[in-house]
Amino acid sequence: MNNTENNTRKVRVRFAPSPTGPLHIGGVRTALFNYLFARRHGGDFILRIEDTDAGRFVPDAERYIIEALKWCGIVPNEGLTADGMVAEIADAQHPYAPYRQSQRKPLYRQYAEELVRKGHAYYAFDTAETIDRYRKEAEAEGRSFTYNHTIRRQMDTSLGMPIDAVQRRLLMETHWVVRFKMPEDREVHMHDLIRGDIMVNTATLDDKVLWKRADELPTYHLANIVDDRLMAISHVIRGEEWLPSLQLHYLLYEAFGWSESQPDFAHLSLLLKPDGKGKLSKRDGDKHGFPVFPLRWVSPAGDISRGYREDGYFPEAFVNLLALLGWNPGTEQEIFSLDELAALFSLERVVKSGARFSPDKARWFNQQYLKSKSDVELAERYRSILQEKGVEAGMEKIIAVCGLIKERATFIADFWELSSYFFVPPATFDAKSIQKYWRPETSDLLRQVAALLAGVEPFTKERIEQAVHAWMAERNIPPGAVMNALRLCLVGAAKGPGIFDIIALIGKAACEERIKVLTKHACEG
RNA sequence: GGUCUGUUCAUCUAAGGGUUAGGAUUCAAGAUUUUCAUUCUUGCCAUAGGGGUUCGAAUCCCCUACAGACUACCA
Repeated sequence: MNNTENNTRKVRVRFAPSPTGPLHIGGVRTALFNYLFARRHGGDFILRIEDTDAGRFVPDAERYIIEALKWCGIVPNEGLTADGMVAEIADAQHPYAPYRQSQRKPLYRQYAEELVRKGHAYYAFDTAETIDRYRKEAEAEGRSFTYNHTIRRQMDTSLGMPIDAVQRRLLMETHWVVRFKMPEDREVHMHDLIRGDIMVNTATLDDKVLWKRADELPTYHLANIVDDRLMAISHVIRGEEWLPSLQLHYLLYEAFGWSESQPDFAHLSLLLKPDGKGKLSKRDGDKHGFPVFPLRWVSPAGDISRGYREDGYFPEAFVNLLALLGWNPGTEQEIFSLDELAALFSLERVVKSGARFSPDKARWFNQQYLKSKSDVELAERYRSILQEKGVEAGMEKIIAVCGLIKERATFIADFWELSSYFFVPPATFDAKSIQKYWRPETSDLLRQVAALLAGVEPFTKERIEQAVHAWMAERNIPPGAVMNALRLCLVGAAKGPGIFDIIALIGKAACEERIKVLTKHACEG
């Protein structure tokens, strides 16, 4: 079966997370690539919740996933209702509802039974204890236990059991499962859109459980194949951790007789831990000094994990950096809007090898986006921070300040640190700078500057600059003797935008006051 | 252990048999900014190792090493 690029169906891809916790950035990237692929091909991007593991279900996880996608601008066009809930009732917009597998529960059993009827699966009645015993025995002998053709006949299964006995046990017992009858020795030839051809022999594979009587739920493999089929999924784009399951999925499609219309597959490389070992995991939390989650997450146990949103990242920057982790357009462009990405994305340019996340590059991306924002937009956000600090300031001034400092910041959260002196007098003065710039005559000169400023009218940057330069020229004062010390008075450190911008913005009275404070301070030693 | 996947500067990556192996981030130096940041310039730094195939290999093949994933009645 050839399913490379000749897939001419309407593109329909799905993101199918399991609500067992917050989505980490690897999951967001998988969602993003699915979304971009769908948009690139004018297809559908579907959200499906794979909650077939009742034991690991985490109550707030589904809401978190939806909110995270929304924050990123990755909006499914199927699976979510207008008010952002998982669609439960079928309508024109959501023809395959419900999109939560737990609510599709009654649907799967017939598919499991169909496979048994066709001879591709069987019932297994073994208790967990029995299997555990076999496993321990195997381990004791230094080999691994595989539930497959080598042991199948010794186990308590419907294979070779009289039909009426099977029927009776099916009715009487509540802990049996349906297992796939993995062929003993078959080469399965597969194709992956990113990795090319892959071949595996079935000999070492096991008879995977497909459906469990105990909770009447399918396992991932069955649910996934059935729902992808039912929802007419054309391409499965998922993480590399699924690659070892691909042959089972091929075999399942074949067993159902669906091979001709099975989706194309693309397995994305994993996102690696920044410090070398292993794939990035949810449990990494913020141990590495940067978030691994898009949004802040509070676990049921009360543990808090940082999120990109709360850390001050712009969603555009976050999406941009994620897109470039494992994909590139082949040009040297690095800054992309979501629309640009959607226009350019292709699976052929997805890299095969795992990518390590770089906190430095993440910061750089955010800085790029911060610089490109308008002063007004930044000022609106900065105003709420100022309000928290108890600072009253007019919008005009905040906008002007943002214009002056945005090139010096990586996050909006840096703004206060970079510009508090525009609003309140410096609380401390940098000792090193004082040592470097303060001379015996400095106080006297600064008092003259203060007097000079008092006479400048109107108090604009241009007029101030003009007046100060004229004064220095007239008295033959070298700029170095006064400018840095003046900055020290006003800012408290040797940093910040142009001195005349600062003077004009903080105003005549504040300048005078701050010069007085430091010159007095200096006189006292 | 077994199966599968991968391996180009510290990091993300480009180069789909022929380039001094390119770009970005980080780092370092210089210029600009009488400050800081930005910006600009320059620099440092890579084809895991070994065999083939070929006139020619980062690119194709084999072996080795290393890394990762998977190996649940989890997804």
